[in-house]
Amino acid sequence: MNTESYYQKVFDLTRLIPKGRITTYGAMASYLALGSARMVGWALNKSFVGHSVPAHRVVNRKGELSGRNHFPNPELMQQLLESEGIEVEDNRVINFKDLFWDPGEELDIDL
DNA sequence: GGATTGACGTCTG
DNA sequence: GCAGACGCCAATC
Repeated sequence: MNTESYYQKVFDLTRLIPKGRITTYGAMASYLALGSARMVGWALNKSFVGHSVPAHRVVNRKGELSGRNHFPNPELMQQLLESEGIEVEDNRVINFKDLFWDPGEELDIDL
Protein backbone atom coordinates (compact mmCIF):
# COMPACT_ATOMS: atom_id res chain seq x y z
CA MET A 1 0.00 0.00 0.00
CA ASN A 2 1.13 3.50 -0.50
CA THR A 3 1.93 5.11 2.80
CA GLU A 4 3.77 7.78 0.85
CA SER A 5 2.07 11.06 0.29
CA TYR A 6 0.42 11.75 -3.01
CA TYR A 7 3.27 13.94 -4.11
CA GLN A 8 5.65 11.03 -3.52
CA LYS A 9 3.80 9.28 -6.33
CA VAL A 10 4.20 12.33 -8.48
CA PHE A 11 7.93 12.37 -7.83
CA ASP A 12 8.22 8.71 -8.77
CA LEU A 13 6.12 9.08 -11.88
CA THR A 14 8.03 12.17 -12.94
CA ARG A 15 11.30 10.27 -12.65
CA LEU A 16 9.83 7.56 -14.88
CA ILE A 17 9.39 10.04 -17.70
CA PRO A 18 11.71 8.88 -20.48
CA LYS A 19 14.39 11.28 -21.64
CA GLY A 20 13.29 13.45 -24.51
CA ARG A 21 9.66 13.08 -23.53
CA ILE A 22 7.23 15.27 -21.64
CA THR A 23 3.88 14.85 -19.92
CA THR A 24 1.14 17.03 -18.55
CA TYR A 25 -0.16 17.69 -15.04
CA GLY A 26 -3.62 16.49 -15.97
CA ALA A 27 -2.32 13.20 -17.36
CA MET A 28 -0.39 12.50 -14.17
CA ALA A 29 -3.29 13.61 -12.00
CA SER A 30 -5.63 11.34 -13.91
CA TYR A 31 -3.24 8.40 -13.76
CA LEU A 32 -2.55 8.90 -10.06
CA ALA A 33 -6.23 9.69 -9.47
CA LEU A 34 -5.32 12.80 -7.51
CA GLY A 35 -8.50 14.51 -8.59
CA SER A 36 -6.93 17.73 -9.75
CA ALA A 37 -3.96 18.74 -11.85
CA ARG A 38 -3.16 21.40 -9.27
CA MET A 39 -2.08 18.71 -6.82
CA VAL A 40 0.61 17.67 -9.27
CA GLY A 41 1.86 21.22 -9.47
CA TRP A 42 1.86 21.51 -5.72
CA ALA A 43 3.88 18.32 -5.40
CA LEU A 44 6.42 19.37 -7.99
CA ASN A 45 6.78 22.68 -6.21
CA LYS A 46 8.14 20.81 -3.21
CA SER A 47 10.09 18.46 -5.47
CA PHE A 48 13.04 20.84 -5.44
CA VAL A 49 13.28 20.50 -1.68
CA GLY A 50 15.48 17.43 -1.23
CA HIS A 51 14.11 15.65 -4.28
CA SER A 52 15.87 15.47 -7.62
CA VAL A 53 12.91 15.31 -9.95
CA PRO A 54 13.04 16.19 -13.66
CA ALA A 55 10.13 18.57 -13.27
CA HIS A 56 11.21 20.27 -16.48
CA ARG A 57 9.63 17.35 -18.32
CA VAL A 58 6.25 18.25 -16.91
CA VAL A 59 4.31 20.95 -18.71
CA ASN A 60 0.73 22.12 -18.75
CA ARG A 61 -2.02 21.15 -21.19
CA LYS A 62 -0.85 23.74 -23.68
CA GLY A 63 2.69 22.38 -23.70
CA GLU A 64 3.70 25.57 -21.99
CA LEU A 65 6.54 25.81 -19.46
CA SER A 66 4.28 27.33 -16.90
CA GLY A 67 6.50 26.39 -13.97
CA ARG A 68 9.71 27.84 -15.36
CA ASN A 69 9.29 30.79 -13.05
CA HIS A 70 9.62 28.49 -10.06
CA PHE A 71 12.91 27.03 -11.20
CA PRO A 72 16.22 28.19 -9.71
CA ASN A 73 16.59 29.94 -13.05
CA PRO A 74 13.71 30.37 -15.53
CA GLU A 75 16.03 29.62 -18.43
CA LEU A 76 17.18 26.40 -16.79
CA MET A 77 13.96 24.57 -17.63
CA GLN A 78 14.11 25.37 -21.32
CA GLN A 79 17.79 24.58 -21.42
CA LEU A 80 17.20 21.16 -19.87
CA LEU A 81 14.48 20.41 -22.40
CA GLU A 82 16.66 21.45 -25.31
CA SER A 83 19.45 19.37 -23.83
CA GLU A 84 17.20 16.33 -24.14
CA GLY A 85 16.36 17.05 -27.76
CA ILE A 86 13.05 18.76 -27.05
CA GLU A 87 12.41 21.83 -29.15
CA VAL A 88 11.24 24.77 -27.10
CA GLU A 89 10.12 28.08 -28.50
CA ASP A 90 8.66 31.00 -26.59
CA ASN A 91 8.54 28.88 -23.42
CA ARG A 92 6.42 26.31 -25.21
CA VAL A 93 7.18 22.82 -26.52
CA ILE A 94 6.93 22.76 -30.30
CA ASN A 95 6.35 19.06 -30.97
CA PHE A 96 4.44 18.84 -27.74
CA LYS A 97 1.80 16.44 -29.01
CA ASP A 98 4.50 14.26 -30.54
CA LEU A 99 6.71 14.31 -27.46
CA PHE A 100 3.76 13.84 -25.13
CA TRP A 101 4.25 10.80 -22.89
CA ASP A 102 1.29 9.08 -21.34
CA PRO A 103 1.76 7.48 -17.88
CA GLY A 104 -0.16 4.44 -19.09
CA GLU A 105 2.26 3.96 -21.97
CA GLU A 106 5.41 3.90 -19.92
CA LEU A 107 6.30 0.65 -21.70
CA ASP A 108 6.26 2.43 -25.03
CA ILE A 109 9.73 3.84 -24.47
CA ASP A 110 12.45 2.77 -26.94
CA LEU A 111 12.46 4.02 -30.53
C1' DG B 1 -9.46 28.55 12.31
C1' DG B 2 -10.61 31.21 8.08
C1' DA B 3 -9.34 33.11 3.70
C1' DT B 4 -6.23 33.12 -0.25
C1' DT B 5 -3.10 31.22 -3.29
C1' DG B 6 -1.23 27.74 -6.41
C1' DA B 7 3.90 24.59 -11.71
C1' DC B 8 -4.09 23.31 -14.08
C1' DG B 9 -8.12 21.65 -16.43
C1' DT B 10 -12.67 21.61 -18.17
C1' DC B 11 -17.14 23.84 -19.16
C1' DT B 12 -19.99 27.49 -20.61
C1' DG B 13 -20.83 31.93 -23.00
C1' DG C 1 -12.45 29.51 -32.03
C1' DC C 2 -11.44 32.56 -28.13
C1' DA C 3 -12.36 34.46 -23.43
C1' DG C 4 -13.88 34.18 -18.94
C1' DA C 5 -15.45 31.72 -14.76
C1' DC C 6 -15.60 27.76 -11.79
C1' DG C 7 -13.80 23.65 -9.65
C1' DC C 8 -9.89 20.71 -7.21
C1' DC C 9 -7.49 19.75 -2.83
C1' DA C 10 -3.78 21.05 -0.08
C1' DA C 11 -0.58 24.25 1.99
C1' DT C 12 0.57 28.79 3.55
C1' DC C 13 -0.37 33.37 5.67
